[in-house]
Amino acid sequence: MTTAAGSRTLAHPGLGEITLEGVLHAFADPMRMRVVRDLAREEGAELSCSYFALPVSKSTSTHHFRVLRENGVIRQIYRGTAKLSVLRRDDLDALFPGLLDTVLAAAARQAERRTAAGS
Amino acid sequence: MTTAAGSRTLAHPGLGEITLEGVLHAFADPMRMRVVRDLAREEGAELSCSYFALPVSKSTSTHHFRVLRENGVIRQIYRGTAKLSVLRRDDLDALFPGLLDTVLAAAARQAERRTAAGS
DNA sequence: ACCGTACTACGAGGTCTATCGTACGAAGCA
DNA sequence: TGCTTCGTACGATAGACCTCGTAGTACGGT
Repeated sequence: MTTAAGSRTLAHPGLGEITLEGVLHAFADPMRMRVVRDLAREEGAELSCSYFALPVSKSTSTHHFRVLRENGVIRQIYRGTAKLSVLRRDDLDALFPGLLDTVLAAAARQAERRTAAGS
Repeated sequence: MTTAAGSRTLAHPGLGEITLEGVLHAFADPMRMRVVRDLAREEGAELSCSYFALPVSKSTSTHHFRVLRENGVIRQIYRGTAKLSVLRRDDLDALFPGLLDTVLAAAARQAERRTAAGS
């Protein structure tokens, strides 16, 4: 079959369906926060799931990406065999101005504090 | 007994024990967010648990206050029979600058959006 | 001493979450 | 047509979470 490339599509919540509660819940997990941070570092980049070598099994990884997607934090599209993820920065900023950046800054601070204490 | 009033004390996490993950988790519940919002509105005020007429049982209420306290979001002290709660704004601001205000603003926005859609 | 108020502790039920392993499907390459 | 790679689906498990009701403790007032 030579169907037009994007035959496999995924359901994403619309702007009106994204809740603060859901977004915060998505953020409140170290594994998912790590993904969000990586995604934010390469701003706008479309990264494949396998890029983030998460220290968990593949199924668990899939689960976390789904939570991020269903809560409106990332957008995912298929390209070939890979599934690419992008931060929904515009949508998040429109709904909750400053939230993403503040949380990212807080995560960065905490990471610093931890490496400082751990060494 | 006429022991010096404050015999009953509660354990609070120190600054170094507060984690972003924990704080976000504490925020990611409508009931707790409601408490935080009420607490922020009366900035600096010490409010008794019964002030927030939460639509849940008293035991559940206790549970949520404990989550908030154990994650470093509020400070609780006994005064007489009442147990008063205060936002740990200073500590939160020191650890995660801007986080509390941004989340409060996001919650306010979402509340607005909901009442607008609901009417 | 007694009672009422304010909150806690404990135990239980039901749901949700994070994790895994195995088996499967979709796209690309030889 | 195979084979490989990437990710999904399903089922299972262990733990956490929200909720409750009942029973209990601490304090203050009568």
